[in-house]
Amino acid sequence: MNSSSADRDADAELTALLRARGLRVTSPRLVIHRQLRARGRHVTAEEAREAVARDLPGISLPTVYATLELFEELGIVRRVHAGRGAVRYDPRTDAHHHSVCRRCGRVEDFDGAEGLERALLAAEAGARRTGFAADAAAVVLTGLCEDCRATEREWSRRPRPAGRAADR
Amino acid sequence: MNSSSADRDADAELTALLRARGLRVTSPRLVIHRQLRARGRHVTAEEAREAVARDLPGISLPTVYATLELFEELGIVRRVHAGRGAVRYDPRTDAHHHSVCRRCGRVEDFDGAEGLERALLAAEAGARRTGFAADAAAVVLTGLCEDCRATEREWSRRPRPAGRAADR
DNA sequence: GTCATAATACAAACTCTTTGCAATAAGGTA
DNA sequence: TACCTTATTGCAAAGAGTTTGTATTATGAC
Repeated sequence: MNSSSADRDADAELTALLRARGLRVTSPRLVIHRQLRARGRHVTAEEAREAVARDLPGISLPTVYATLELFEELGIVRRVHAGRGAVRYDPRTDAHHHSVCRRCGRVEDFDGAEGLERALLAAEAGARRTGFAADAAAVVLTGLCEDCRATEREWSRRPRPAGRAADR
Repeated sequence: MNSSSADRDADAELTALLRARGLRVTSPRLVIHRQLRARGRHVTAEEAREAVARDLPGISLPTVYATLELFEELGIVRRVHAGRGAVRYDPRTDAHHHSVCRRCGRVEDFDGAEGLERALLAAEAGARRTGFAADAAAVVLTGLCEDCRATEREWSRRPRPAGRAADR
């Protein structure tokens, strides 16, 4: 298994969380947890399974989904709906948000400017006054990433085939 | 067809937009546009089809998707990814955001506090400095709507079956 | 070691969305 | 108005992502 001390710390932390709720400590849970921490990056369920495949070759996708959902409840990961494509699970739990390239779908983190978190808290407070009890606020920026911006000119010049769905 | 003058205005506006881009003015486009305006509310593709069914009983879902995607490009609707479930298309194009109930999935609008839009613009500017050219910022609040909050206590007391996916 | 059952794997279903292709109809031209 | 080109549409089917049903495995209590 090749455990580093950081791994063992992460294991202990997860074990404590699971035990506290009367849940079992299993290999999928430990290994997925380790991989999430190793990556430190929002991943899709499929990516998580690939990351885990070396340690647990036979792990099933439903188990990955169940585990990630459990982690979300435990507060270990945040679910990120980033535009098109699969849902992401983000092991970063500190205040940050995401940008999504509408061309290639790439998702990146960005740290909110100092005023943003304050404004979001105000928004949550405002919503609470209308009856909605918000417990999280997510910001998603949509646009073009650096790479896709480079090829933007070509795309916008394409004669539009206007087929099924305009273009894209 | 029973056109009101508001309908005709909306028709004329859409017609101008389409013509300006060399696109054709078709019944699905006109009718979906009218229904979106009549509802004034983010709808799913399926909801849009239902709303349009009286005027165009045979309309297909692929056409609805294509039309909504076209409208997005024309700036008539905004695509809203609101957590679980289908994508919504929002005919409101002014600055506002959305709250999603994580129990029942209900999506509601909320108007950003005065400082929020400013903070989002600052965030976009910050992202641009890292190479990401943002052209839109969406805020999604997650929490419990008024109705679901009323039954919250019962839910949290449920003995957790801990089956497939913890609970929910 | 034994036992109850939580957690898993596997297969299949399900929802939402997109694609391929033949038929239709918008709108320019004669 | 009739004709012609091709953008749009409908239909059927495929595809991506996620969830559910059920038999099996293995955790953790005794």
